[in-house]
Amino acid sequence: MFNKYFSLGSRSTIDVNCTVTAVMGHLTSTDFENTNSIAKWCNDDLQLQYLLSTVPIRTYVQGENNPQIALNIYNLCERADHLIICTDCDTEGEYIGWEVLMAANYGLHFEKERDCSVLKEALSNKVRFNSGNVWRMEFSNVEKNHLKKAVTNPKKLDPKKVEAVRTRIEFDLRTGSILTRYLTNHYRKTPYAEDAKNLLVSYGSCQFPALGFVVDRYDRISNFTPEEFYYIYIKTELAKNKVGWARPNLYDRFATSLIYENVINMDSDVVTVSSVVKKHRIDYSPQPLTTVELQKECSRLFNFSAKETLKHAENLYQSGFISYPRTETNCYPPDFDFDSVINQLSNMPEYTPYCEKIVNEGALFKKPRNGSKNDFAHLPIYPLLSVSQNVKNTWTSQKKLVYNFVCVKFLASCCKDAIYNTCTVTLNWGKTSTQEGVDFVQKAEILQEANYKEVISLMFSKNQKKGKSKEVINLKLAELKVGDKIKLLETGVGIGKTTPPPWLKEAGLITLMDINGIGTDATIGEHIETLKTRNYIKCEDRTKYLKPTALGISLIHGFQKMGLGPIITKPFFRSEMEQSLHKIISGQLQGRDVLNQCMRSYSKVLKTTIQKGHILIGEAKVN
DNA sequence: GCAAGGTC
Repeated sequence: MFNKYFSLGSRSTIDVNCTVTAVMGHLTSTDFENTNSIAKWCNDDLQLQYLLSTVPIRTYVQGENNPQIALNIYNLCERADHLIICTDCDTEGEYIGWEVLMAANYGLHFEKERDCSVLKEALSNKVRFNSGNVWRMEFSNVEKNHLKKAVTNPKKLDPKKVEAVRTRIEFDLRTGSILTRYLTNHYRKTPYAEDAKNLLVSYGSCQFPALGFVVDRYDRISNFTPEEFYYIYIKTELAKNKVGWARPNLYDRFATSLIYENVINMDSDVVTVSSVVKKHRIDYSPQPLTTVELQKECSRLFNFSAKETLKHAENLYQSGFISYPRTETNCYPPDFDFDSVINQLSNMPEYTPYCEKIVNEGALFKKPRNGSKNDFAHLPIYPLLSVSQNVKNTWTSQKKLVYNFVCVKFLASCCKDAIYNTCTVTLNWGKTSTQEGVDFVQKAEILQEANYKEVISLMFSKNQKKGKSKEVINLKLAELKVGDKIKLLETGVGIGKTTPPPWLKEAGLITLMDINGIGTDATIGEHIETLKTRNYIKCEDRTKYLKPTALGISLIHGFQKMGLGPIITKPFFRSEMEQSLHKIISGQLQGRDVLNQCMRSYSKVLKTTIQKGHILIGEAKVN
């Protein structure tokens, strides 16, 4: 298996001692050289330019357990001929791989500035672990054959990916530091600073665009002026409720009344079925579960914050009940063993009847509909172990809900799609040879095959049945034929009002962050939490609406009035930087150049902010 | 004390 590492042909045999050890995320932190307390920098805005460009940064082993971990790697490597790095197969994983390589060569002592040139040094032959004996294993799950393949096809660390992450780290650190210092200093002089010494107004390239989304929604709601609109409605023998006309509503009361008078003068007390369209609608079974989906759904269904959800999922993962909960992947590998998971779940009595219908390609089974996302580091989130009632009784209700959600989503994703028969009936009132009359549309939907929906019902408490009256109407509608006449019970002109967009809830914010590339699966929840702890936004207890505070609004509006809205409060700059990072990986750009360009932009931002800072403060006072 | 990214 290890022949390639020793440049041996496949027929040779060799005895290899293999030691496996681990890291826990990043080994290092990156910070400015010397201590740079906020207090020190807060008093002089002009000095902030130095923090942005000149003050050197250093990367050093930091964290509660990391010195021991780095030392452990160093000690074990003393006896090793080869080093195989098996961190996650994403860019952050590549960077952590570089940290491991540094620990192997230098132990704890890489507190000196060691940039990517040192990686080149490490990959040349100047150090003990170098391009000749350091390997990178590429794997995305721990299935046996997959791992075997990865071990027998070792790759090399990719310096470009390391450089990309290093660029992101430096960018985040420098831009975050200067604006956090500036804002903290200046807001301490405003009425917000009840406790001036402790007020902290932070800026980050993820938290600000996220705050921007919340304030943007607030603006759209507060600038909204409702408008009256008019429509014609009928009530028929078919149902008790009003049915509005099929055409778009009119904002002109007089025009609506004219149309109404035209048809009411026909003196007709029936509507005629003018068309019946019958179709199928496929309601797709859920896709394999990603972190972002888990957080959105748990927020929607159980009102959990994204952070809470991840905490419970993490807990379940650490006790072996579910797979790794931080993943962007929504597809399974072709050889994934669905049956063994389904069999595992059938240990739980409430799931057994459903599992029996799914397992061994049972009546309900269909291979999950794979999505298009793959982080190449982890599988989707799925259950690993069933839980006994006794153990389950010791869990908190939230933990039970998250576990149940993961199980049910998995089973549902292994089911056929649900199929509805739909029936769209157009009713016409007042059509003659000389005029068109008015159309009203009624739709019926009848569930033909529940399939995955049968399983989904496990997620909700029992006795959740939809009103029977609706089903009766559905059946009545489905039986109608063109030309049928239906008696009118009531007609009239209705008045409505346009409504503002709804307040953003956590699920909506997660969606916006996800599609705009703000944060990652593991950090989106953290960023939202930061907005709350900084007192930029508040989550209403009852409604779960996310509303910006006066402070949050003043920040976003202030930057917008300074003309810095697009770069500071919108997601474009962050997305652009992510694209530049990809260009570093593909070799089109150098890390240094990307950094210089970003820093030039932020240097202008800082200059403008210092010049026009009074706008921000003015904004703060108004609110 | 501050960023964002890993991880427990």
